[in-house]
Amino acid sequence: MTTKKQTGRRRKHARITASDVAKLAGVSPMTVSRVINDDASVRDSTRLAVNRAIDKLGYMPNNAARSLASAKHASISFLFSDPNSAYFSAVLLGVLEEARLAKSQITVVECENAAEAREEILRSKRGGADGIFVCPPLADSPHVMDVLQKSRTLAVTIGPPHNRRDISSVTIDDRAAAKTMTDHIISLGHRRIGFIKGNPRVAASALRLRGFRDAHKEAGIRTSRDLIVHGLYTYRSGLEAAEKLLDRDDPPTAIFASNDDMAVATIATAHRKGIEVPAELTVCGFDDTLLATTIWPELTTVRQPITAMSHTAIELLENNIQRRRAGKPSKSQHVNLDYELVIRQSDAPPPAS
Amino acid sequence: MTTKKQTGRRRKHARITASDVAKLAGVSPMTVSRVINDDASVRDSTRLAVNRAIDKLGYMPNNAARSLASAKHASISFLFSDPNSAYFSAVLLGVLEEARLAKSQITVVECENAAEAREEILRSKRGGADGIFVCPPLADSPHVMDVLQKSRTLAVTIGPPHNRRDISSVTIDDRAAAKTMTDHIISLGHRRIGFIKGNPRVAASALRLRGFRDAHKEAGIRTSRDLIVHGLYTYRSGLEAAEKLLDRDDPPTAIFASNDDMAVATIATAHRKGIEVPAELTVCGFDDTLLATTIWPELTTVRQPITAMSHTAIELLENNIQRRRAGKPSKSQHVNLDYELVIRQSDAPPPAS
DNA sequence: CTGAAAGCGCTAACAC
DNA sequence: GTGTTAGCGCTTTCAG
Repeated sequence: MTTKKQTGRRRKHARITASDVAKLAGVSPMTVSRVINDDASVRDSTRLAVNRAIDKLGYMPNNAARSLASAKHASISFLFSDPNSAYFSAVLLGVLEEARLAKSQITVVECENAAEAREEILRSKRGGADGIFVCPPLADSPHVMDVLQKSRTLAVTIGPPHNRRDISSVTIDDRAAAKTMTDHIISLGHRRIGFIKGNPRVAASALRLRGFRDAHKEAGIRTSRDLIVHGLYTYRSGLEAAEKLLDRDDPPTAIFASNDDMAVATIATAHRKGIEVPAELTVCGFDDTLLATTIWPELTTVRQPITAMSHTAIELLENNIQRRRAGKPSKSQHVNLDYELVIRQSDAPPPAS
Repeated sequence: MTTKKQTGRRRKHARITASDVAKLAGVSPMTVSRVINDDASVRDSTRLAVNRAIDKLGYMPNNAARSLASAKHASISFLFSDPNSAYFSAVLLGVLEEARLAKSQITVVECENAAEAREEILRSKRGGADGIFVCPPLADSPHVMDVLQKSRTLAVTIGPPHNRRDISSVTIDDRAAAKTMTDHIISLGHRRIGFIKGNPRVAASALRLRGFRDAHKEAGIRTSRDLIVHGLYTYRSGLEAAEKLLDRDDPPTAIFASNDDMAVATIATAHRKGIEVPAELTVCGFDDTLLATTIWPELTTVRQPITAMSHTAIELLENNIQRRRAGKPSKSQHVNLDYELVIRQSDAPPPAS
């Protein structure tokens, strides 16, 4: 009798593997693989036998082994910096959903600023990330984009377009969208329209303001500098901005806030001052997050297809990851999605004065 | 010359592996492994050489291979049913953060109801999930808990305690917390206190109401049935509840809402009616989500350590997964975390009448 | 429709 | 401190 030398690892507690299932079902492991992957070319009776064995043994496939053998699943880092918004939640959920379908692994990391983002990008790569999803406002930082480019990292952004041709993006036309909303407000008869700006560090903010101005110019209405006030996309900043606007001697008859959070804050402020919305004041938002329908009156807003954008962005990234794995040159892609004006209950013609 | 038979797979496009790095650095792949894992026992000069080779080649480790070889990382399903709350966002972020640190893989799945959750639990197991995190309100469904128990799934919940001894949980004492808050309101001098209930399908709701009652009983104050109104934890439901409370002939001088979202809605409603908070009305919430400090006045609320709870829950799950993998019996654990009264600016003594 | 062989890229265990 | 060997559990490729 030969004594086998014990090298390599010792199996401690038999984990149930595809081989165990195969043995019990009287087939090869390969057939088990076909069954759990819903491969068509398996006879029904065989499939049944395998499934029976799976249930009997309580077999659970090992995902790591599957990924390793098939080399199909991507690992993606999701970098963000501002968790405190309805927009962010929607993006995150969209990304996670798409990742689940493609069995990509998402690592979610908060980066307080561009410097941290830089570290994280490098760490992610060293940690084996195939690509990086950059959520606004990080995507608006030239510094972050530089790091991405220089490190030749596969990446994708969502939000307004950028001019880094080798980083993919999913965009909407913020400027046109803001113009459309403003056109609508003007068509209602409003002439004194207040605007609450978004965080100046976010690229979309300036674009939305431009759209607001475009509409005025086209309609031949002067935009009063005093009616355009500072905001940061937060509820709190919306409270302050609305206060400023409504405390004027000649308050606007409509307020267009750069996002839903601030629009909701504007409604709260108006109510506080005894101003009815929309009878005495029209309030419109931007994004169409869950917030928009959770308040009363429901918000008239610009629908940004956040979920679709997130899905598309992850798809683009996954495509590029596969391309790179196959040795093909990865080409960045840029897709623009349509926004939509969603008219609900927070807008009306101005009160007859 | 012998012709090698081409079996097994053909390497299509040389991916850079630890062996490549090893070759370039003049060491063994094992040493590369030690370096990327920050193993202490590597000479500095060796480490340097390896790192140089890594940078030169742009080497990125393959996570699937690492997981497979080390069998250390867990894959966990995160099941939820109600994405529309500040509480949910906080939980999700907490879970993802902890998972990142432990390199666990999280699959996030929305389940509209208990039936879907059942399917998803089964699907998750078939898909190789090692454990399941159940987020309220799903964790409050007896049906869901049954499925978990019967399928002998490793799982953890957060929220109020449950009596499934084989499913781990991280809890807080909702009843005591609500009592503490109510005690505080009473100590301020309030005697007519309104209460906005939470979603009746959520276990915490009844407990919070009980705590509210406990405090009244102890103080010898009768709780008027009319001051306890229906709510669903949503902003909108808070609007309606507050309306009902404040429209009474004898409105309460304080309102305790079962969560922050409804408390914020209550403040908005009060302001709308020209009622100052806190001068004329005290408003308190529960949870201490980001919302609480994002509004004005900042909310006095019960701080539920959501992040810590999420972290702990994932840790418990990971422990059990390792235990099970090692063949040891997995034992469910139950840890209770402390809540905290956070007094900010939305509470004050009742106005002198 | 099913099986056999090879090996994905890494790390555990042990040897030196 | 570093190398050797075996193998994690699955799927690819090709043969039948």
